Amino acid sequence: MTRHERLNALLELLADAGQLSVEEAAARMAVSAATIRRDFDELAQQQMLTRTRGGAVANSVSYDLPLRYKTARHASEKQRIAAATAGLVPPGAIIGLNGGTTTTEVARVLATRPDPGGGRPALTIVTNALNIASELAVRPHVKIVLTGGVPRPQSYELTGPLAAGIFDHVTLDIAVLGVTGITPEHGATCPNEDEAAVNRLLADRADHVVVVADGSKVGRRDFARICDTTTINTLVTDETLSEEAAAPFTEAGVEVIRA
Amino acid sequence: MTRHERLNALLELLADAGQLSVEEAAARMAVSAATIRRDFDELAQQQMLTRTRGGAVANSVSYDLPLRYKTARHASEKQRIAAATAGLVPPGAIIGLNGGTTTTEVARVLATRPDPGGGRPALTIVTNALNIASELAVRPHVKIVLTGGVPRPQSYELTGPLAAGIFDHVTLDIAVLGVTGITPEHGATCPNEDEAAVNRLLADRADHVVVVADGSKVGRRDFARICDTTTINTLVTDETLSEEAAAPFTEAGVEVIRA
DNA sequence: TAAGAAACGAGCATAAATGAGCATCAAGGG
DNA sequence: CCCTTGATGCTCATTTATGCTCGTTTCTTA
Repeated sequence: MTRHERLNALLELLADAGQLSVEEAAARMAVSAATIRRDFDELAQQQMLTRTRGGAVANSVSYDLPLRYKTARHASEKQRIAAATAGLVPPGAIIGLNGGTTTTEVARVLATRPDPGGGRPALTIVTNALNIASELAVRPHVKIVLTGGVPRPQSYELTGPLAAGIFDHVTLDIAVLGVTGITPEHGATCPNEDEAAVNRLLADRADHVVVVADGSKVGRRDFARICDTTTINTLVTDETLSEEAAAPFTEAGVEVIRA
Repeated sequence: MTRHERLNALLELLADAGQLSVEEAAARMAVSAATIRRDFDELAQQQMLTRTRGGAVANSVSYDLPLRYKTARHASEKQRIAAATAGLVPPGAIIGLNGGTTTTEVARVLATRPDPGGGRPALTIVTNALNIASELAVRPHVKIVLTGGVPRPQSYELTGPLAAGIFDHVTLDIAVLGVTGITPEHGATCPNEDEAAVNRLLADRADHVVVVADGSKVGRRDFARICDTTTINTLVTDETLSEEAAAPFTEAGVEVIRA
């Protein structure tokens, strides 16, 4: 394991547990305690953690553990959802994407799809997700428009009035929203009210609203409401969602796609 | 396999795995480790990857590596320039940064500097550089404000009317501008007129304008003008700039710091 | 409060990685 | 045919990362 990998692994462990002792870290990484101390000192210098006697504590409690676990667990479902969602997007469309692991996967699928030619960008993607913009900035046949704003470390989404301001100036063909919860009664929800506000604007500006959510999120609700079920045109989810659970959405006029 | 093919293959492997060791790359490409090091160095120069001891890591933000440790390379000219520039920034300041390798280095130095405490963000950074925002989003002690706009693949800078619109809403204590050329007659210049326009707004909104440029850029001029020499308060450069070359700037009222 | 234990930092030795310099090789042009 | 140019591989001095030892600091608890 290289030094670089080890430092990242230490941060991972720290994000999970919130704290980490020198001894435990040394055992996990199979290096001496002296090395771990040097690592902790360097990461402390970079403000990534705070040194304590005998160990270190996480500096920002910000890493969304459940999110990351689900990423690993539902990877293939996410990719099938992403592929199905990309299938809804015609060439040349203007598409809005918010942040999240599923929408990032959608962005990857869209970016790698063949260029229909004709000189114009094959696709315009409007997003408030920093990671999506970074990843797609180098793709030549996709035009990226990033909202401004302040990034939340937890999700890499830009929020705030500066993010909202952009939506006075654009319209979208399709908005693809990743959410952490969706129910027939409460509609789409996410954990943060600032993100919800920006996501709502994405939905408002779009002709067609697509919500992507793996089966574990359907029936859950989170703190901040993004939009009502009646606003949603399509829900793309996976086969872990039962027919019965899908029925209320269909009745509310939402097309449900189980990839 | 040509050199060009090999560089692309390296980036491909890196995109897949997120990291790559010199040894493994040498084996896969059937070339010596020395060649791989040269390749990595060149790609690192182009911001396509980040060099680590023993290998390299991909340069894109990803949910798979939510906490990214950045290697602090050692005293190069850029880093001395960056350190000197960071010394000009008082705690709690609101600072504007444009894109470029030197300003990215300034951002790193600012992000790792010790927290003065007191609860408020130690620093607010307003930038149109996607890579700086990505890298600093996880730093808890720095508030990042990103302009909106369309990223240019070459520089990761956001440009266009959406980027410009932000500057109606903010003011800055200090603007730090990386440029590709600066002369006493023509002022600061860069290769792209859209970037120049956004950079000019950064300078306009700031009380104090600092231009960072290594010695090779002083005396050069590029296509698009950012601002006049009279607008510039401070030029931070390195010791490769002769006293004689610095004199015209001093006479024009620019404080020249040779780090 | 004081003794013992744990953690720490500094210094040193070793091994790996690196960068610089040099020789070789292939491609292309006069 | 020879020369130039650029890429590559090799060697060696230097830098960097690591583990160990030892004296010092800090915490625990009697």
